[in-house]
Amino acid sequence: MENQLLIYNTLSRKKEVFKSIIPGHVGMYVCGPTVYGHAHLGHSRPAITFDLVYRYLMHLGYKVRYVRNITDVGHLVADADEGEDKIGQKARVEKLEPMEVVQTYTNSYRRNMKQLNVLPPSIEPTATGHIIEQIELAKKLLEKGYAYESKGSVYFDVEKYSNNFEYGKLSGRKIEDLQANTRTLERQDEKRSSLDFAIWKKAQPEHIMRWPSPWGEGFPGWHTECIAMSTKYLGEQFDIHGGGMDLMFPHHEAEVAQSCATLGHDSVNYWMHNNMITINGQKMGKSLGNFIILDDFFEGNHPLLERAYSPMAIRFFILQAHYRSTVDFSNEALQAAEKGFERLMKAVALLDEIHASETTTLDVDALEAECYAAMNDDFNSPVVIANLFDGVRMINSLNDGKARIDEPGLAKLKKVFNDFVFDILGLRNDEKEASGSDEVLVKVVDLLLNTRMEAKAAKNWALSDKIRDELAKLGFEVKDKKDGFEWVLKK
RNA sequence: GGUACCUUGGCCGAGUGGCUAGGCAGCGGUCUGCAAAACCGCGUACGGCGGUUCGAAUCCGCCAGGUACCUCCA
Repeated sequence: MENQLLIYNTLSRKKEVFKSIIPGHVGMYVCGPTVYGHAHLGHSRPAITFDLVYRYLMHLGYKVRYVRNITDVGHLVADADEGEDKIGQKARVEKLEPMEVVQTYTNSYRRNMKQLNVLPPSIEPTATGHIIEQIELAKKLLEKGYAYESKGSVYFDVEKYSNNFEYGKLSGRKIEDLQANTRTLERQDEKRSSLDFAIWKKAQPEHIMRWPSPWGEGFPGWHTECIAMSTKYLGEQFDIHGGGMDLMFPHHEAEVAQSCATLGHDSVNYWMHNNMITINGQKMGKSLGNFIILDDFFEGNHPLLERAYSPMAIRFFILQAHYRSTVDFSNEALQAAEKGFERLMKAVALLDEIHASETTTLDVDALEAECYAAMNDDFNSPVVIANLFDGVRMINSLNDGKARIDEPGLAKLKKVFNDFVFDILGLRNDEKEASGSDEVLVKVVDLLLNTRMEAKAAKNWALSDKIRDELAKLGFEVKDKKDGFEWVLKK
């Protein structure tokens, strides 16, 4: 293949030619959600980004094992007084079992992902389901001498590690800078250095989620679950690890350190990081309190939302930006995306009505090549979409009789649209089949419009306009054709 | 404070040494009884100041503004 797939690797800060470890197979791990709240718009970014990657790799013929975890334990609260974990705190507030909270938000997340047409991963492991593996990892780090026990907790020894390995190589940090930059945080007495991170945390008495371990009752630390689970399901070395840019440091850096410390080498060949979604130029995040949950988008329930936006409008909106750029939320931008998406879908629907000619005036091969070139250039979905709009113009021109296409060209055009719009970009046509859903309604509207045709024939413009305008008020969009009409019921 | 990144037309958003991005909105035209839809055409954008170059939005420097990470977050 002339066009090779290029992937921007955070590790080298360059686009690299993608080569899987085992030909024909790809192992991919992506950091999933912490299930202590409903998914917000920000969560949709990595989900959609890596869904695109997953879909494209499969389209290229790879057999992909895609692992995306559910974080249901760990991750200390920012200003935690007693180092309690998020799930536990939320559970107490709502007087629920921690696992009940986990189940609620996991279900909610999966439902939202399905709405966004995000394919379920091959394996969706949970942190609580892999406590044993995490304890084993901690033991191994202790054996290797890169971790130490302190008051019932186990910490990773960053300084010792950096004697033999380069801590900070993923995020571009230098250990000297990090050390110089030390902020004295409270309760650091257990750690030898502020750079050290928890592998296992001792559970405080009031802590609800706890498991027995060689160091007493506790729970796994911040960064162990991903490395424990990725190793278990993808091996000691695998192809792609993805996640949000905000996880680069310290989370992913800590993963790199744990791999190198336990295995002596990196686990990940290509590190991919998606950028953030911003709102008023600022990152959308839970702690910033400026997030809007996906359910609110779908229902229009938020002061910042002028109205509801469909899951596909949001998916299209996100895909219209490259995954490594920030994408700024606004009603205006979302509405623009929605209109563009509708235009694309209309053209797709028209494709079935196009008839082939003997000759062709369109270069569909070039269109296809451009689409592949864009995807191969680090999954450049906005350029794919731009190319597809060129295709939209082709389709509309064909429909207007202003262009011609031959049989092979038409087949190719249909294939390009089917492959890129649906299989690769993962868009879905949610247009309510209002016209087909209620036969009586269809007949009544057709009756009215036929009456209008008669009025038009009699040049009774007052009546024909009245019928059209009244239907418009009810949400019907009427289009006159040369010898008839078309209508569609908008929401 | 440290580190990295960003600043493109009314809005969103690609591009990254010379060649049309694209979408939305707007304007003009074709079509239409009038519309809608569609098609054709238009706006000549790259934060500021210098520099390198035959040529820079694209490379370098400085300045301004912004963001991210360093602390849970996608």
